[in-house]
Amino acid sequence: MLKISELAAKTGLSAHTIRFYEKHGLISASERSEAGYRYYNDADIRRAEFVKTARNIGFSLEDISQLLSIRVDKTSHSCQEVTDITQHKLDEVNAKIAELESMQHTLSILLESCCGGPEKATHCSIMEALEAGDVKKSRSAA
Amino acid sequence: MLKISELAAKTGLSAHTIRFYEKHGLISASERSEAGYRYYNDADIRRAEFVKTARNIGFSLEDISQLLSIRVDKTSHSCQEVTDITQHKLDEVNAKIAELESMQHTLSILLESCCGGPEKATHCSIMEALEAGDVKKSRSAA
DNA sequence: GTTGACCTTAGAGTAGACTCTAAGCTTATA
DNA sequence: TATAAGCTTAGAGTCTACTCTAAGGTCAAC
Repeated sequence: MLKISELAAKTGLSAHTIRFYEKHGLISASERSEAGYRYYNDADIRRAEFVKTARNIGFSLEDISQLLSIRVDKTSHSCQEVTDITQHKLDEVNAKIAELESMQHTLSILLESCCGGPEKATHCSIMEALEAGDVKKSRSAA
Repeated sequence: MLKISELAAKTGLSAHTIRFYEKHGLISASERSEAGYRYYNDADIRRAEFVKTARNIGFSLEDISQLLSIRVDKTSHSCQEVTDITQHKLDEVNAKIAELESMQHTLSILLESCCGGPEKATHCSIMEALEAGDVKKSRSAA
């Protein structure tokens, strides 16, 4: 049985974050001492590590919440439910990458166009491009 | 001279956003009617479009603020200052892309490993991988 | 002269994931 | 026994970039 700071040390999550996750239903301590201290057993620890792993991959707390409900009763859920969550996340990631690559492209072109030297910015080609507005739109509404 | 909704129509920013930008010092109306209505002249409009362009590229409002101070007095600033901001943004974008590509990679591997079918999730390989924690860390602290 | 569209302000709300604070117990160590 | 480290809670603050609301003034058209 670990205390919160020990679980923190073990998982690399902060004690604050563990309490935050508890408030949001992701993690809980199956026991409390008389003084109210949280005590985590092996199952709790595995759950916390599951959360940590999923978070590190990039899943949102909402996604993790869904994955956890599958986890506690795997026989009531299908592989498809799991792949749906994963695919959805991958779609999001791909969309974000595309957006960032567009920014990357624009920024690279701007950088190539400018001398970058100690010259006064009076005729800076980056500034000129921004003035002219002749740059692609990289950002989506998100 | 345009009223705020006209500037909104012209730039594609909402009137709300224009007021928000004003509050943060990015845009202002050089004139006000007696009733307090904002009126934008050509210089104001060009500034608003500059902001819009920079935002679309992906610059933060803080970045844009710096670019604007260079813009109003180009002789006091060098090309290097402009490329520094741009390069810094590009570095950020590249870092974010790397992080997302790592997530993309992990998610793709997870998806490949799972049948994704109507089978019960009891032996779902995605769940197993999350349990085992044997996935790369994709997320940085940011 | 009234309707309706448009403008004003300060300030609150949204999203996501923490992060910290204050005030006060509890526990371990010297 | 005193001190420090660690725990508890509710709740506020952080960050970015908006987005919206309420309550009210203004303006053009019919």
